[in-house]
Amino acid sequence: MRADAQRNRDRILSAAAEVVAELGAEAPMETIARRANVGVGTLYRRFPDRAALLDALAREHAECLLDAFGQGPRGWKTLRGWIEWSVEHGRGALAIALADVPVDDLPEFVRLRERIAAELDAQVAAAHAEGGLRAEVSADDLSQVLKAYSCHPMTLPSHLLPLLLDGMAPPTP
Amino acid sequence: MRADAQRNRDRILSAAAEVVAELGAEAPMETIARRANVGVGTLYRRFPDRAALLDALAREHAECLLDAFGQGPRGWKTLRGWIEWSVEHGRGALAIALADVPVDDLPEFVRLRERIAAELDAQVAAAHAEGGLRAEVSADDLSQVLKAYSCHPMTLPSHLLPLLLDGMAPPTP
DNA sequence: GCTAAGTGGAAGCTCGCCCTCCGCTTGTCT
DNA sequence: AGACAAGCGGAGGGCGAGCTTCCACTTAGC
Repeated sequence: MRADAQRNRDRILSAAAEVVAELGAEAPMETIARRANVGVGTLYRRFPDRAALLDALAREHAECLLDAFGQGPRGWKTLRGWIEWSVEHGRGALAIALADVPVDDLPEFVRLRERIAAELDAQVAAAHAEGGLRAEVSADDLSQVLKAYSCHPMTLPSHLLPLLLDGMAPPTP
Repeated sequence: MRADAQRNRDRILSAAAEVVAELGAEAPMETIARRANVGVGTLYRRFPDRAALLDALAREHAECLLDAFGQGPRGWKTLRGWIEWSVEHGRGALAIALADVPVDDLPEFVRLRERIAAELDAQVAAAHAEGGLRAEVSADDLSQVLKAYSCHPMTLPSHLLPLLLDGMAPPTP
């Protein structure tokens, strides 16, 4: 692969991560191309369609997203930290992982989803067990919160997230 | 106005309220028409464009939305009650009041927006003063929460709203 | 220098939605 | 009952946003 091609490929991937973080997983391809200072043609030669681009992004970001859980004990504290970190730093990757995009033949994508779902389940179970998280909050709810913040970032002010998370702790009457 | 025309007009308005509550203020006109068991033609004869329809809805629902504040004292308790009530029962009207729709020549619409904004400001000020609401939560934030729940109802599970509101009360360490 | 790889962006296409139009139906009045 | 204005439905033309292709031009690499 020629050096300039490689450079453009990288530029496209990071532009895509940015744009997806801002606009959600259905951001126009043209916006991504322009952000990368590249014509749409270039984008399409490198990634035959949106799904391929998202898959490449998943491959790129999966590790750092999952590493962010750290090695600490499972529980509400860790989980909460991860949620806040992800919304702050991992929006692009999350948007990809959680977007409503049909995905069956995109292996990396499927894997990322499964791993996130599994880890989320485990953390929620631990949080419930230790009593750090209200019983009425499910892993599904959290995944929807993550999705709302990452796929539709304009809909809720991000400084309200900590308050929502506060509200998820058991009431202290 | 002929009797059947009147009937259809009413059907359209309530279908619109439903659909807007479900899909947001940009719901396709055709969806509204179908829900009302009416052709698009009928819809358009009665309301020359989407703006006119929304304006009529605003006229229809403004009072009940504002009445829901009740006569009680201003403060967090009242405000919170209103927010929950509105999201539960007033989504259609709210979606209209808060949607990002240019609106300058739709008097009823403008009036509704202003009255809601004013009441919200007053309630938030009172809530801050009595110490029922964290200082970092502004009237704008609340209006954005209302908008998220009413204009994009699919993005957040509605049973999380009470938790978010819990989190808005001052922390009790 | 030569050439194959790479590039940008105009152009064509699809799709979803907006709104108009007109032949048919129906309420209303005599 | 009959006439006729009012009302109706939904096919269809138009439009804009976004996807994808294509090809004349540029450039890295030998």
